[in-house]
Amino acid sequence: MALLNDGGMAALTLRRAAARAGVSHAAPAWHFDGLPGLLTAIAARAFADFAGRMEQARDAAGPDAFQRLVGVCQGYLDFARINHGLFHVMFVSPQVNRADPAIIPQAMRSYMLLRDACLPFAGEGATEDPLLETAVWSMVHGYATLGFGSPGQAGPNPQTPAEFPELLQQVLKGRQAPG
Amino acid sequence: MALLNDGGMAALTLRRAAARAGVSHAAPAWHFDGLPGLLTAIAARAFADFAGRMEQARDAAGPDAFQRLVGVCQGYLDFARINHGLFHVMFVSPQVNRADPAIIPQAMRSYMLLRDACLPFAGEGATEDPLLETAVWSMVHGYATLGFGSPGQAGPNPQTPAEFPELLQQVLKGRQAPG
DNA sequence: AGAATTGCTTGACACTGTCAAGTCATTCGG
DNA sequence: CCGAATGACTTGACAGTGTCAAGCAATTCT
Repeated sequence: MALLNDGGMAALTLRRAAARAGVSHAAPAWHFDGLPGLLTAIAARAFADFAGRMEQARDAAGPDAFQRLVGVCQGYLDFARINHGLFHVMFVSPQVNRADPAIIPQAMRSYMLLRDACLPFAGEGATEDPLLETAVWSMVHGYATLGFGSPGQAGPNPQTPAEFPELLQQVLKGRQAPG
Repeated sequence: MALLNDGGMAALTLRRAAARAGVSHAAPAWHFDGLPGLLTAIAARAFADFAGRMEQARDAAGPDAFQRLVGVCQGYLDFARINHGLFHVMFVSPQVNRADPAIIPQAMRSYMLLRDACLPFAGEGATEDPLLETAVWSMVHGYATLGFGSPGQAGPNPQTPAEFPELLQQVLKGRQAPG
């Protein structure tokens, strides 16, 4: 994960990880059952950190429902910005097995966080609102991948997460949290 | 591009491209100035196809402003679904130089398509609405990357682009096209 | 005590991008 | 019309990659 963090995806190789751990070049391949296994293990840890960060940002946002949703999204965007390599492993790399039992619970936990933060804006007494969840999840994910990708990219290229709450209001327009 | 299309990112190598073209293994590296150059050239072509598809879907959608925006987005999503490899090169691969003069005009054209389709929903007489553009662009991009990534992924995992217009309405709520 | 399993190490293989040097046809200058 | 120079490669090599078979020492089980 350290390699990934300060050298990007290209810096993470089995052999470098082995060198860093002071073991033989083939040890990681055996331990993690190949590169896909290593990436899958990393993704599992990353999802846990990801959920943790969103939880923390939400709890620091106070009691207001909108502010809590903003917090979750800010946690999402901050994670993507700071841990670009991990974010790539989690959502992009075709080598990770996202059905792995080590990943599923953490990924579920992440999604449930967003889902619960959306709940106050669902219909009266509703226990879910798939449309709203998908809209918010898509928007925050798209914003993260567009804004924090390589520079020089066309499109809105939003580099100031400060504007995100306004985007969120765009989606929540006409909905109100109770209280 | 054919290699990319039916073998994914991993199938596209300079040497395989050379073999397919019937030239020596180092010819593509010379011609495109290395792998990043090849990927950049591919991205430029891909952006042109991308814009073309969105244009076509928009024009086939009739005169209604909302239907035209839906068309552009469907073009976007269809392209991402069908040309997964190209989509990855265009938006994800860190090796392409997205400031390349061959890419910029096509990427701009793509963004302008979406921007123009959003225009009828901006304020009366406005010539742009950055917030709306960013919201729609983020949402469609997030929807594409979440929904058409590897299967088994957590999250909404929307595989039916038919529901996208409803998401769009979510964002346009309260706005109306003139006429 | 002997056997099996675990957790590696060593060595090899095929494949990758890159680069220096060579080759050969075309084009250009005098 | 001939020599030089440029363009478009080819050939050969190199370091680095993931993967796999074989080996090997320590631990665990019977």
